[in-house]
Amino acid sequence: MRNTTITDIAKKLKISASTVSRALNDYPDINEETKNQVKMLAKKLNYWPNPIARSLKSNRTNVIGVIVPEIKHDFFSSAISGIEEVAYHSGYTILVCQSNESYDREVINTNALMHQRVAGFIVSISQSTTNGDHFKALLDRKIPLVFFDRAFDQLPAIKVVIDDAKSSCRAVTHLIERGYKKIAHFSGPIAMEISKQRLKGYKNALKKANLPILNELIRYGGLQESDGYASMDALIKENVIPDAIFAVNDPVAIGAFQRINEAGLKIPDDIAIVGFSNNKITSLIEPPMTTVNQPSYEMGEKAAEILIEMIEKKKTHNENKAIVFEAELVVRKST
Amino acid sequence: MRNTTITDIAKKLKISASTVSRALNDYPDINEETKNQVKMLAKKLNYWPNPIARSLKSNRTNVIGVIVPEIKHDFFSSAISGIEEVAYHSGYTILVCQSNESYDREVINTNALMHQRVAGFIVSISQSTTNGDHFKALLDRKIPLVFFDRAFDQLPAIKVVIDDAKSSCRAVTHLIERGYKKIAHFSGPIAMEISKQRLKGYKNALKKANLPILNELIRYGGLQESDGYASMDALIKENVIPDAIFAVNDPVAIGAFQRINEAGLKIPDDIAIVGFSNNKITSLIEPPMTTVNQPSYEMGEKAAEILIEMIEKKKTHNENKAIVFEAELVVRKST
DNA sequence: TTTGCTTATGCAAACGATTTCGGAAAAACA
DNA sequence: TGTTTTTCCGAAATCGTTTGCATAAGCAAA
Repeated sequence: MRNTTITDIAKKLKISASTVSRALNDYPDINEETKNQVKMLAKKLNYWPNPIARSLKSNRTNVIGVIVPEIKHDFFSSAISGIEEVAYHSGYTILVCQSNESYDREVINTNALMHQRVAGFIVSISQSTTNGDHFKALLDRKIPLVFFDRAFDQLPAIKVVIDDAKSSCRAVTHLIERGYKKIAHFSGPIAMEISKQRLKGYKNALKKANLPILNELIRYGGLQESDGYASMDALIKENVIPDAIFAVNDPVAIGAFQRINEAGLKIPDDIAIVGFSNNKITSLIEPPMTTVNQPSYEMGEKAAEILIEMIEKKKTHNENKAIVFEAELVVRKST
Repeated sequence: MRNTTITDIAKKLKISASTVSRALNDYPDINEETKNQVKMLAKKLNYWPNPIARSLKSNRTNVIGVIVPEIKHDFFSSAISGIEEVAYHSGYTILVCQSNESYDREVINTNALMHQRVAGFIVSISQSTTNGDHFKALLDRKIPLVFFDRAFDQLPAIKVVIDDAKSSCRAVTHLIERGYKKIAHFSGPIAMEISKQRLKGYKNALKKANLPILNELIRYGGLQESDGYASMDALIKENVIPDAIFAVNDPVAIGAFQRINEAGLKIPDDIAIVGFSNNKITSLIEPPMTTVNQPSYEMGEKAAEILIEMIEKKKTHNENKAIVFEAELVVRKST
């Protein structure tokens, strides 16, 4: 079965393809009767304009490119859900790629989607991304770009984020309120904005409570479980045992959690622990872990709304603007 | 900044566009020197063939359409992750839509992707889908289609599923091994394939253990929490108290769980309970619930592998074949 | 009758790549 | 020298739609 084309309709009605095109697009200088004939036949033949042919002329599509580190992570899949929902209601579809935290793959994906002429991008960058040339190429071509959660900060693009510093400060303050005093922080890659902001929040909370900021209690690493495990391991080996830990994210917290268990220490009695992102696993473990919940679905919705507005209003987006969401602390038994 | 085209290269080298095309595609009847010149200039100008122009000629794309009920659900997002991974390594991108369990939206999405000329479809149907005309349209156009998890059974298409009967049998056998003898089953809509299969597994397990199959212990209902609640309520009112329950899915199990709690009965001492699907909530409740975990990521990978093979080998797919995965029992404290 | 204007439509180019057909030039052969 | 074969390349059509320009018909005013 072939798809009906505009020329099929033209032939049947013995008129030209251009007239059919104009009739279907309601051009004013087409006779009403012709228009009706065309539209009726189009409906009868189940005509649907070929979006590929259209795209070739217009050099754009009704597709939004979405690039995230990993689709299956709660936070991202929920955000994608929100993006799709908004996109659907505006007549867009979404092309979804995952970088698997690899810079190279992020670049490849970005280029692939760019060459597929997606109308705009919604991106959360990989952990290993420190160079933003592939995103700059989008801005150069005036392709709308919205970051969410993990933004590439050196570029003038809009980002949808939570207030990492504020939420982190709240999480650490919670620890302080529960009576913990020697609070360690397991940070992420120092180049990453979320690492910086969460570290900042940690320090702010300590300052507000007049607690000392001790460098030996601040550990840098990656964003994986193994990094949290390693940081905790180092503390134990150095015999620097904090009474609480605030981790840059949930995997790191889980890694520390494991090492704490292995050391025979009790959570939360010996050491309390707070993660970040409210990953599923944090509630599965025993004891369930206190963490910060990000409004992922809503952030996805918002990112899509902004992007679509940029696409449709052809707004240039050379402003470094942040849409900031509130994140809520989920208190569980680990504190 | 404009994208380089094949004619840009042709003009610079004072040759024809056709020669450039052939050089880039390594046609044998192009002079080696010409080929090299073309390739070098292409690289220098950062040339990338326009996939839209290609698609217009070939009437196909390197895009796979994925339609699921809800992206953010654990099972589906994990499956999508698996699909994307395989797709990426084969040079495909994925267009993801969610039906939100709405038949209408599933139809709209299917048509939209079909008209966008996706190379193939991977679909898990919505709960409300009873008519398969939109999928039949794909088969008519020889567009490859693979179902996963929830298949539309009346069509000759490949499906990637788990062995519901076998997994159910294993779950019930687990109950028997733990010493439970009066095991009830809360089934789903009798018309649904998963209901039939899971009921079958329940019966098989009882037979193997030489336990009687009692109709009063088999309750039919929907797939929602309220249905599980109602079934449990009925049992209590009839004073038929089982010592264990195997529910058709997690929501039904959760409903029963609530009613059991309200009745002041203890889980697992008075009544044990097993769900199906390993929904997030099953591990959050107290006590955490034993359930059946489906290998979502692997099922996604497999579905993508099959689909891509169909696409590339242009295999017709008029066979109703099932790829069956093993589902694993996740034992928690509710049993 | 000529000129000018409106209305409705067609022609052809364009988007960028691929592909069929064929031809010129060079090489090989008689 | 003449004929055939090979090598290399170009012209043009094609995919389906949009759009600038041309034009025919009809009618009114001069």
